[in-house]
Amino acid sequence: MNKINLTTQRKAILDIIQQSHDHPTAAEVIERLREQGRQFAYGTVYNSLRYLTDMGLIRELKLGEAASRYDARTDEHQHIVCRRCGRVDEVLTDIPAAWLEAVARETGYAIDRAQAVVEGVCAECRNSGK
Amino acid sequence: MNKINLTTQRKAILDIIQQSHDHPTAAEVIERLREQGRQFAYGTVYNSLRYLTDMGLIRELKLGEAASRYDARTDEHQHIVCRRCGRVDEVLTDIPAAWLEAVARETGYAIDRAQAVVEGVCAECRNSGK
DNA sequence: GCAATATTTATACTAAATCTAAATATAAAC
DNA sequence: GTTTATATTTAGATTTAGTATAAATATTGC
Ligand SMILES: [Mn+2]
Ligand SMILES: [Mn+2]
Ligand SMILES: [Zn+2]
Ligand SMILES: [Zn+2]
Repeated sequence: MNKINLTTQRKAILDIIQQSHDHPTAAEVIERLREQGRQFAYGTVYNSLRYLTDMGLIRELKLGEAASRYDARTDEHQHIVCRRCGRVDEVLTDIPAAWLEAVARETGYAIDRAQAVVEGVCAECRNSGK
Repeated sequence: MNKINLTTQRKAILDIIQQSHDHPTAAEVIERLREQGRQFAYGTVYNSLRYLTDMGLIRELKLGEAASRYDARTDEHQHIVCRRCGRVDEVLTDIPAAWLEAVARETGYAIDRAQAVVEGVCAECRNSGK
């Protein structure tokens, strides 16, 4: 039962992630810190993001882009990425348990979890550019 | 209808991907080329992998690990990764279309495709380690 | 064969993230 | 409340995966 140690830096970074709903990257977190007039060492931001992830306060998302994104929503959910504008939205409809069971049968694996990245065009992009 | 130009290098790399069933990374491709006594420039391997991917002869997989993996199987399918030994196996059971439809309704996106990475422990690892 | 085009090569460079060791800050012991 | 121990931050070097560049080589069209 390790107590969570929220330093000034970690708290500031956690706040940004919790106030952001667009799954920011580490670079975007640094940018938003700077907008607030704060500036921490490069490594501190990465260390803090890892710490907060390890403590279960945030989640790291690897969606196949170059950089990881971070999410204050820690409950199991999936993501959808717009092919046009790059935005990342939540997918709260659960992956069907029956599919995971079928995959377990097919592969012989004991399944822990599944991550889905859906790709498409968001409503906004569809409306604007024909 | 662009003709595919398979140079010596591209052919050798394609052969390795087609003969491998473990979804090798670029580094592993280089390693296997060396085992065959062949050695191409670093950049040539990356260029060739990109070319073969663009031509649709192979697929690039971004499974959330640091490095991309490559797959000679180009039909739509998913992957499962062993948490213990790191092996990557095929998942041929399709993601349910009903789930994708539910996601489209939920998000308002026009969905192009979905990639799932399932994580678990493979049969072999389960048998060996307790 | 000779010019035009494409590919390979070696090398430099980039982006994301980690590692290192010194400097600070925080907590525990006297 | 000073001293000692532990944890964290910092700046900078390092790593890893991959891309960009420009010269050298190979291939194709005439
Ligand atoms: Mn999310
Ligand atoms: Mn595959
Ligand atoms: Zn969009
Ligand atoms: Zn395994």
